[in-house]
Amino acid sequence: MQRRAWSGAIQDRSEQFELKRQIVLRTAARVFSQRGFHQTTLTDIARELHIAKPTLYHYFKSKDEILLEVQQAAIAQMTAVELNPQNTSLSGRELFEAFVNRYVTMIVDDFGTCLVKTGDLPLEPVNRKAIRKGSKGIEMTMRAILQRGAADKSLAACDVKLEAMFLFGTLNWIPYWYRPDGTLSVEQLAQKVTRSLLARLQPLN
Amino acid sequence: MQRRAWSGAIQDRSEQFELKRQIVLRTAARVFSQRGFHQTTLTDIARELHIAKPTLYHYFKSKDEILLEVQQAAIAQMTAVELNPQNTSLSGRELFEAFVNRYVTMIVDDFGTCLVKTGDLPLEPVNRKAIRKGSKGIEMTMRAILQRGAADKSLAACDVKLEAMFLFGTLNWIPYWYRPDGTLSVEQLAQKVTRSLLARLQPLN
Amino acid sequence: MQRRAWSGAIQDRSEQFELKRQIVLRTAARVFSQRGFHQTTLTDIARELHIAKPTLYHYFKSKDEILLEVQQAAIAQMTAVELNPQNTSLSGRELFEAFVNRYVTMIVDDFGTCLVKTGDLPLEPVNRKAIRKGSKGIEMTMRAILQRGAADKSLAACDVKLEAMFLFGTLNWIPYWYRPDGTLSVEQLAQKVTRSLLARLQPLN
Amino acid sequence: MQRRAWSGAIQDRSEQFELKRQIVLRTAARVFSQRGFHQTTLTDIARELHIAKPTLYHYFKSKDEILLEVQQAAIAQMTAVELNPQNTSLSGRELFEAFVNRYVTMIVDDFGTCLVKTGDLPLEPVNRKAIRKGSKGIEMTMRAILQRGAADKSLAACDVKLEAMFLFGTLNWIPYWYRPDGTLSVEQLAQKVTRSLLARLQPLN
DNA sequence: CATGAATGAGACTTCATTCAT
DNA sequence: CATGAATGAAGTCTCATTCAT
Repeated sequence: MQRRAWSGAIQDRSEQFELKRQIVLRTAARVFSQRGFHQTTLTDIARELHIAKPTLYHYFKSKDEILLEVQQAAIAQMTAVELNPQNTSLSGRELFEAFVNRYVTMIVDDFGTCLVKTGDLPLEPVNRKAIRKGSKGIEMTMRAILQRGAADKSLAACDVKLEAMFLFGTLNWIPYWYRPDGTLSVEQLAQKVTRSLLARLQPLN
Repeated sequence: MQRRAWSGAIQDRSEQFELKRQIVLRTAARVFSQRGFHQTTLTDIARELHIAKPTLYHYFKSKDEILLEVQQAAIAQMTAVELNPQNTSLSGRELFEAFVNRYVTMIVDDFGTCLVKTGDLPLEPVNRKAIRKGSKGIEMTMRAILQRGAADKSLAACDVKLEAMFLFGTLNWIPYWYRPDGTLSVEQLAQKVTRSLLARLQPLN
Repeated sequence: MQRRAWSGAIQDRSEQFELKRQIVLRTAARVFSQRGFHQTTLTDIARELHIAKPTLYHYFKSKDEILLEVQQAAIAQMTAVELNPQNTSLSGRELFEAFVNRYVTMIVDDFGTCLVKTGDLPLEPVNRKAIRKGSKGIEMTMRAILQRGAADKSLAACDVKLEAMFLFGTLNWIPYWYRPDGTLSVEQLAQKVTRSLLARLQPLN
Repeated sequence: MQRRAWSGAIQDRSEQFELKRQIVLRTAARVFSQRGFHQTTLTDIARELHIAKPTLYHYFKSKDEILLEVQQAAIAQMTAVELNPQNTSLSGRELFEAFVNRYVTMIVDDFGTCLVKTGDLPLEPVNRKAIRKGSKGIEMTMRAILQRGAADKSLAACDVKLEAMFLFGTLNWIPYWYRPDGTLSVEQLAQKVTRSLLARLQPLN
């Protein structure tokens, strides 16, 4: 007996198209992350979805576009305005905690994981530039948080640019080793990461 | 005027073969890191070396083998016996400093960078397993160091497994942003990373 | 505001089907002529008609059938019984003038143009044969006219088979360069062609 | 027993590449003319040459490039400087005879036939433009010849632009019906065409 | 009637790899 | 050793056509 196409995820009627598009996206993100972009063929993705290969072209016009949208979705998720230091009265430390918590949640998600593990090398230069710009934005947010923390003494002063890269290293590396289905829940992980990263940023009182 | 094949690096006579092999390896590592493994064709590598594509097959029997040897070289460089806690009388903290210094040096090298950025997904399962085993070994060394540090109180106690992953994240992420030709020298970088990472591992006196 | 589907050409009620069929045919003929049969997709034709692609299958059972009917229509238009030398008392020269006039009119029409420019290569062998038979018929008419003209001395004697090909060359080439929306009207063109072709067939008095 | 690859046409050594390229070109031209460009697959061409499909990519970088070069070769053959009225002291009539003779020879050749029958629609716009420019040049030569003929009274005066199109019609249509392996030789054909076309251009004494 | 969705067949093209010189 | 030539395998993408509503 064959499993239902689309994994039976379609219930409604008029939103089906967008819904299916999202399912393709998420499935592709997962498979890309597991096997790598170039090792993944459209046949792989189609098989996973129990549909025929050309059907993918109803929803996306190329393999590259699929990857692009996955990564755009990841960037969008991570670009949370409410964490922007300029829009809040939270302390630097509180902002940092919120940011890391959120970031961890996103990075272990299919989209975030695909963004980190696949990277933007397969994209066309113009799209690559767009993704990099988005990533840079997130990086700037982190820098701003560190600066705010240094200013309000809730975090230690540091070389903001460098420290941001160090922190993102720890965060972005998570998809390479963390298994969401293991004993450590995402929430626990986020908490542990937050604590560990904060240790380095403890202000000298 | 055309640049010499092999970039004029061959002077001796009998060691030429091994020498050329190394040059191929290093060149491949660099190009793989820049463009990605699958985006790099053997033609690309051959062009870079000013040789013809089939010539590569005198030195390696497949593209996969090239990648495998690059990664093996990287692992070998990183697996430094003298840093194994069991063979030394250094404190955990001193070991940690030495390890990080060494690791940073290697990770910004062509081989180390290729190991991290290309990953082992393109390898055949059997070779992948070998590389993973090597990486695991390095990870275990780190864990041992952390444990030694906790034992001798030169480092803070922590969840060793998790903390190791956090630390490797910061370290492995370096190739994704660090430019060796920039203003920050490798030595300076290593020093800064060490200091930052040690901050989190500061023992509570 | 979007143009009406079927371009608002349907008014009556019971003949709609046949009418729509003709509109599809004419539209297809035009697009085939402009872009070439294989460069034209059914989507192109459907878009031009402001209908959906599968709707075309209500009227024709395949792309090939559309082309076949276009070409059959062209052949039918050109096969004018009243110009058959056997059914008339006109002189060869008068017949020739009438034939050329008529032929020019048809060849600049969507159907005639498609017949010439698309050719019968895309058709299935069996249909190709049918079209060729039709074309051959037209050719034989021309030959008969030339013969009649030679007999009644209204036209010069000539190698009838060869001269027919030469004449058809001039006629069939028209769609490749003539623009009906230019300064030269179809009637004027027909007149000029007739005069030029007759020049070669002027009988030596 | 399999026929030799390249049909045994390769004898020399250093010119082999260019030679093979020409053979590919000519074979492709022939097959394109017979089946049509889009009905011809690279597999067809490769089979005809007894080589493997990817081998074609050693000589040409795309199917389009093959067609382009075929048509460029045809144009080049037809663009005969010595027939340019400006470089000669021949009468218009003599020029005309020489031109038609030459043109007939080329149009029945594989390249010329492919130019006429395949057309430039499959080409990229930029290349299409180049081919059209070449064709236009040939057309202008014809016009100049007609003008010269009218001037020196060796040919009748006429609407030069229109008459040129009529003449080219007869000439370009030849590949659609003439079989070089029939009873009529190319030389005979050229002579007959010349005579027929001249009939219309006879000056009134 | 009309159409959005789906698909089988097949085309072009790329590339790691082998062969023959 | 070195390499130009050749190729098998495989991937992306297109499109005429069918299905289900």
